[in-house]
Order: sequence, then C-alpha cells, then structure tokens
Amino acid sequence: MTQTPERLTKGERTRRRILHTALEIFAERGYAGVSLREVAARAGITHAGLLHYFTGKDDLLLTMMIERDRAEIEAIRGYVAAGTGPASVDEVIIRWMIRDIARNQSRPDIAPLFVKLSTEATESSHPAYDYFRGRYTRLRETLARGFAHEFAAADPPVTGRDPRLCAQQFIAMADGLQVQWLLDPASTDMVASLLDYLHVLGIDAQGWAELTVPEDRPA
Amino acid sequence: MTQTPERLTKGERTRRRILHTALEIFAERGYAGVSLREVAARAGITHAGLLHYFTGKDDLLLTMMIERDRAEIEAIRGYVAAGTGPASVDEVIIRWMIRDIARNQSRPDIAPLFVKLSTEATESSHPAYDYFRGRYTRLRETLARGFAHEFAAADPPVTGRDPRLCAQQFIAMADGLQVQWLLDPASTDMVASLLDYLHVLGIDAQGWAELTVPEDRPA
DNA sequence: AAGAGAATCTACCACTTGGTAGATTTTTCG
DNA sequence: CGAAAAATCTACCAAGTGGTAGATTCTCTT
Repeated sequence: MTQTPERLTKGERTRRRILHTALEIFAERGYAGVSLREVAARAGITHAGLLHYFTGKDDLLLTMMIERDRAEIEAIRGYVAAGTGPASVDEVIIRWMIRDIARNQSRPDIAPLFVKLSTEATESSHPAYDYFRGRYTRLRETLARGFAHEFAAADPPVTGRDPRLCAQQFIAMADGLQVQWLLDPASTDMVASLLDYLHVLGIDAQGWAELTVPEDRPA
Repeated sequence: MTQTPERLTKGERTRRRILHTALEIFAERGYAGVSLREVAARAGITHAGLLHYFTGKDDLLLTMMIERDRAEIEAIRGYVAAGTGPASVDEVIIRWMIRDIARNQSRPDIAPLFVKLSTEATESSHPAYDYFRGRYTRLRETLARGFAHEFAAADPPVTGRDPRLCAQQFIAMADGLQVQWLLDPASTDMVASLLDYLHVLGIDAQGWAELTVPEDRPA
C-alpha cells in the first residue's frame, strides 16, 4: 500500500502510524481536547508505548507539524516539477493552494488541521505558538511573491495593488471559509469564494481547481 | 461602577460576574482548555458555588454566548438609533462590524472569543455547534442585505456582484485576519485589510472605523 | 539459533477534571 | 428582629490526565 517497502524497522513504522493518527485526531478535535491515550489507542498501542517515541504531548504535536510541513513542501516541489517547462514555487503557489483546498473540500481529511490548531495556538503559552507565527510569516511572504507574479502575468496586468496585502487577505479568507464550511458544508463553496476573490483582483483563475495533474501519483 | 444600581440581588450580581469572567477566560484559551474551577476562582468563588448558577460547563458556555448575543444586538440597535435620521440595521451593519473590529484591535478584549470558540465548535459534538451554525447563518444573511444596500448606495453603484458571496467572504476574512493578528499583531492591520477589500468591491469605506460616535456611553 | 537491543506493556504516580451531597453561612424581606 | 430562602462552602466522587519505572515481549542482526 505504501510506497516505502516493508524494509522499515518496526519502530519506524509505528512512529509513522502514531504521527498519522495524531494528525487525524488533532484535525478532528484540536490539541487541548485530545488525550495521548486516545491517540495511542487509535494507533493500536498503549499511551506508555507512544511515549517511547515522543518525549511528551508537546513533542508529538510539534514533530507532527514539522513532518507535515516537510511533506507539503515536497508535494509543492513535485507539483512544480510536473508542470510544463521550468517554473518556481512562487509562480504556482496560488494555483496550488486553490487546488489543495479543492481536494480537501471533496475529501475532508486533514483540512481542519491548520485552522483548528492555529486558532488554538494563538495563546503565547501554546506549544505551537512559535511554529504558527513562523508558518504564517513564511506563507505570507511566499504568497506575496505569488500575487506579484500573477499581477504581472494577468492579461491586462494588474497595477496598484499591494501583493502583501492580498496575500494576507487571501490566507485570511481561506482560513475563515474553512470554519464556515466545517460548520455547514452546504453554506460554503470555498473554492468558488476564493476564485471569485481572485477574479475581483483581476486574476483569471478559471480551472485552477482542476485535480487532473500528472503528478497525482500516490505519495 | 456599573450602571445597574446596587438593587440587584446578590445572586444576580454573582451570576453576571461569573458570565463576565467566563467570557474573558474562554476568549483567552477556548472552551476545552479551561476548567470550571479556574473560572470560578477568577470570579472569586468556589467551583461548587459556580455550579449553583449553571447546570454544567456546557450550560455556562451557551448561556454566556446567548447573553453576549443579546448585548451585541442591543449595541447595534443603539448604534442605529444614534445615527442621523431613520435607518435600519442592514444599512449600518458593515460600518458597525468595521468599527467593532477597530475597537477590538486597540483594546483586545473579547475579540478572540468568537474565532476561538467557533473553530472549536466545528465538531458536531461540541456544545456550541448548533449555536454557531445558527449564528453564522444569521450573520451571513444580515451582511448580505448590508452589502446589497452598500452596492446600491455606492457612488457608481456596484453591479454584478453577489451580496451573499461578499458577505461570506467578508466574514471569512474578518475571522482569518483575527488569527493572524492574534499570532503576530505587527503583521496585521485588520481594519486596513477589510477596508481595502471593501474598496476593491467598489465601496468607499473611508472613515468607517472612527470610534467617535455619540452613543459611546458606557454599557 | 541466540543474544542484544528495541518495542511495548503493566502498574503506578500525583494531579486535575466535571459533578454531587449536604452542611453552613448570608441575604433578603415581611 | 427573625425566619425563610438563597448563596456558598467543604468534602467527596469516579474518571481522566500526562508522565515515569521497570518488567517483559518481540525483532533484528549476526
């Protein structure tokens, strides 16, 4: 099933299973509302067993986030590489986010993860506080470059708009839509809303949500 | 200190103090991460004492939310009444939200309350799940009427935009900005972002964030 | 096959949680 | 004032929490 052959040590397999389970449960019910025993149980292990791999609950959360980041970056790189001709992450980042959200909307998997945790991590004592500050800063910067690119590439090129402001608004809208969608899926078409926003900005984003891209191999 | 004379029964005073404290703490750290003993302690009471007023933690949360809603509606009504000439809630709702966010940005009070709790309440087993579904539905409807009004009143009237879609986007953006702002206040000017969004839509919202309005009496 | 090391478990800890029972103090009001 | 009613407390409960110690079982490599 997995691409990695069975030649992983048992410990490593368990470790990954735990991380995957943690992702799932944290996405469902946040961090504070989840117990280690619960994660452990769903991973088919004892909570003491889990703590053999992670020094504590905080460690589990942070490791999971960082691992998840790594996978995300890898996926984007793959998406870039799969495109026609040379391109940079900045040039595809907006398309990629739209596509990602489209995918999550049809298969609500880890979609809620980031919204839920980032909101919770808003308190400076939260273990993921620093992580999320960094993540949002990076995301804003990347997306700002993405908007700068799209503005320049638009058919009538867009002038007079601040890419950084747009990046912030776009991220905010994506997060906020997620909440409304989770509460009441019928009320919200996240992709349509975001595409409409891009349209207002003067960016033609028709078809950006298409999922049929060669690199759609199992990962 | 309070406008209500001391002729409140002691119980009623305590009850209100508990609700106020709960608001504060839930805004700080969400629902799951807060214990009744903590709320009680900050309200200067025992947790058993608190449970004399509310049947349980859920009841405390819901009662608090509903009470808070009541106060909000009252405040908007006051804002409408303070305006020049007859007006409706629909006609001022967007101004009011901008103004409300501006106020919260300078005095971060209960600002995080709704974002934090609504995200948490996203799970259907959460006690406030139904409440938030209803709240967002109502908010979207009111705001959609607000946008319809603004579009018609704009100097070149705005055509071709769906007020409901804009309402959804606006709410989403407001929520999402809140998260970014809480994580890193320097990174985000919530009011500027929202005004910019309105500007893109063709609505001139200069000065909507002004706080100097006659009805700014203590409430 | 066997021994070393990794993986996992059982059993415990001290502490916190939401909630209850009932005694006791405080308010309220005739 | 004084008694009824309301408010509040102490003391408890069972269940759950994150985390630790140490025994035991399993895996892997030689």
